[in-house]
Amino acid sequence: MARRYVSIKEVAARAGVSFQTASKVLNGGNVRVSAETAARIIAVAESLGYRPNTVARSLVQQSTATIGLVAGDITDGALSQFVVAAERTARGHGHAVLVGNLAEGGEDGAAVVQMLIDRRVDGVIAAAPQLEGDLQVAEMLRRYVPAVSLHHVPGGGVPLVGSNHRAGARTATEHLIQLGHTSIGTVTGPFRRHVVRSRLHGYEDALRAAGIEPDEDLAAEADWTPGTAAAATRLLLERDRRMTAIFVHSDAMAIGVLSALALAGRRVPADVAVVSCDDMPFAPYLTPSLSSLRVPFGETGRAAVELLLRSIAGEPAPESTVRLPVELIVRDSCGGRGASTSPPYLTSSSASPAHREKQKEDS
Amino acid sequence: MARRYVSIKEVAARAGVSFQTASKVLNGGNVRVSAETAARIIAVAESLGYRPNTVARSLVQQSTATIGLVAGDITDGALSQFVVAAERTARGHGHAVLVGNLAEGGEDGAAVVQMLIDRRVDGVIAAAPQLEGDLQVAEMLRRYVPAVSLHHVPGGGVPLVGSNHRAGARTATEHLIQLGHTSIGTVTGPFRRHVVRSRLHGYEDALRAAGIEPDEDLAAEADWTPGTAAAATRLLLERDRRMTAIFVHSDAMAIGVLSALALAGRRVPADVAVVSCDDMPFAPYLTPSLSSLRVPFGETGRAAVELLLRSIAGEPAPESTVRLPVELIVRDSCGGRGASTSPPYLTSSSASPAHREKQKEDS
DNA sequence: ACGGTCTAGGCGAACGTTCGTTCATCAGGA
DNA sequence: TCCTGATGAACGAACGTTCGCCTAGACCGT
Repeated sequence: MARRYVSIKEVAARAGVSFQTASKVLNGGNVRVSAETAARIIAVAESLGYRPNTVARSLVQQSTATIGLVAGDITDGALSQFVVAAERTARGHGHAVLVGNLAEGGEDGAAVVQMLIDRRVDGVIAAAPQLEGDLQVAEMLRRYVPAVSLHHVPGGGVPLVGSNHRAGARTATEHLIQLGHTSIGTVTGPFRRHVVRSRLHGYEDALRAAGIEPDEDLAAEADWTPGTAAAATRLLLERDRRMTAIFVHSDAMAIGVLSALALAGRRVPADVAVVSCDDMPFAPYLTPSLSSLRVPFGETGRAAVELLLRSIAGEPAPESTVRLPVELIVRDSCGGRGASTSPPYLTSSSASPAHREKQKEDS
Repeated sequence: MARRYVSIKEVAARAGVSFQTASKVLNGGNVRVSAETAARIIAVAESLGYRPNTVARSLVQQSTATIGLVAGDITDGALSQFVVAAERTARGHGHAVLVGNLAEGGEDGAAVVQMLIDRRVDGVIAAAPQLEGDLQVAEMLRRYVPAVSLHHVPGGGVPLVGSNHRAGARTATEHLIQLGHTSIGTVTGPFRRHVVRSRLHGYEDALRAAGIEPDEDLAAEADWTPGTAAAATRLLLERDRRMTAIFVHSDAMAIGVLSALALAGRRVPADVAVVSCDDMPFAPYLTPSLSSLRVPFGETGRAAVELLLRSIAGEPAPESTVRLPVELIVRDSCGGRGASTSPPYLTSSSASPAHREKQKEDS
């Protein structure tokens, strides 16, 4: 247990120079020091295991090289992909990431942001739809620290990064329409969420473009969990027996939707076609394999951090939302690949798994 | 854009006292200052929006009230549950959490830990099985900073927190045996992982206790992804047509296993019973609903942080691993609830979904 | 009138850096 | 010989705190 940090003064003393000189050699840039002296200092530093104290450095430089990340539910695969990518890019740029996970409802949003500000993070990334309506948090992000947000911030003033959910939803719905469906339901996230409304708009756009008038009864709200999604599905089935397709707002919910359909004796895609959003890694392996909109969470995380770092560096933020493209991945659950009218497990749907498998951390 | 922090000196000046006195009032404990003076200082501080600079505080106190978390794949639901709980507990104790997400293979382990140490975190939590064999990281955790680990650390010296995977696997396997299965396969994580070996031992314990000699051919390795798990399942099916049950090492992999079984025309649980590990939120909603060992990831995160904080405070660490209990949740996939010989979606398996649904952050 | 004891608050130092300025030495040119 | 300019390195100040010791004055008892 060494557990004591060696300071630059000790290095300097052992090298026979002033600590400031050592500082210049070790951490500063190009300074006028003789080659031998520099070499000596470096040698001593190495032998002593010197590591600059970033805390002290932060104090004088008035910058911590740290960004704060206030996160909603990381447990959600989508957000976690975002977070991982964000942290890695930040680290790639020499920045560390301080995270705060909100309580379930996000009621501690202001406290979390305050804690990040108190720790003098150089900027904050907000990735928590729960905070969409939080005026206090919005004000903090606007005034006290450079910020980038993944979700809508009331009052604006904070650059946004995200995907074009409206376009994505439209694409998904159009695909179902092309397959001949005319009674298309949707299982959504909470209506009050921006993403959800965008997707509903995209869904309606597609329907109207095809001359189908959207029916309120065909939209059922859930809360992103499989359980509520299953309940929403049952509701849809009760309301309209003729419904032959469902557009689901997340893969996790799609699991619940598939479950409810199975329990109701509806075959997928023969009786009901399903398209979802997120394209989580498990999507190809559900039964039937799940068609889904691929949302570039990793890309988004990277983009958010890069935007934030530029903003910290003083570059003006873009006035409009940075939008990343989504892409529809067609698999069996929508029947768009010409598979199955028979139950999926009797189909030798060769193409479904195995492709695009991410070689995972082999933990 | 205010974006300039007010220091205690400004507060003190406006209140007409020395900054040290202001410090005592605002941040120190019980000091001898008259009530009026104190009130005045506090009033000024509030009106100016003073917030103590934690960076400066850290410098003098030689403690950052921050813990580092080196994480393997957060994208994995299990780990993310752990991380969220850990961060929340840490925050509850006034500590912030700095995260570092390893690269896929964990090859940047030392770099990540070094980065945390450079930032002078008070302690480190290692939650990355990829690092199990990393001697360099092990040495760092042992010498430079108080640490707690979720995974085995070569050479020891770092307190461990985790679940009793061997006992859990034994329980799961015993359950399958009780249901009458005698040819029980297993789809595992990478063999070189400690957890995996523990679970294999538990699995073999149960078999031997029932007088069944474990068969190497019945253990197929995967890498925690549904894709490799599906492949492993196909392998098992080829090797032994009589196999009637599979013990899977994670719910994510179970998705792949179910997929492969469906494609092979085997019904679950009628032809093959499946029990898995993790009990992720989606487990009740797979078709059929998945029996799984509930592993207390949240509890583990909390325990890890509490142990670490005690260790930081100077308490001696426990010499043995802190072990949290796992619990078998029986659902339809193992047939242990007396459900279905018919395909699951024809069964009105009423009990499966809806119970124990965590009301999720309604993001 | 004098010493002692509180009380309220001041003050210096330290934490480990960075940054800009100053200083000493030396060589070369006039 | 003296001045000039490099060159190499030292030095002081500052960043915003905490911590412990010091002190001015008030009050008290004798």
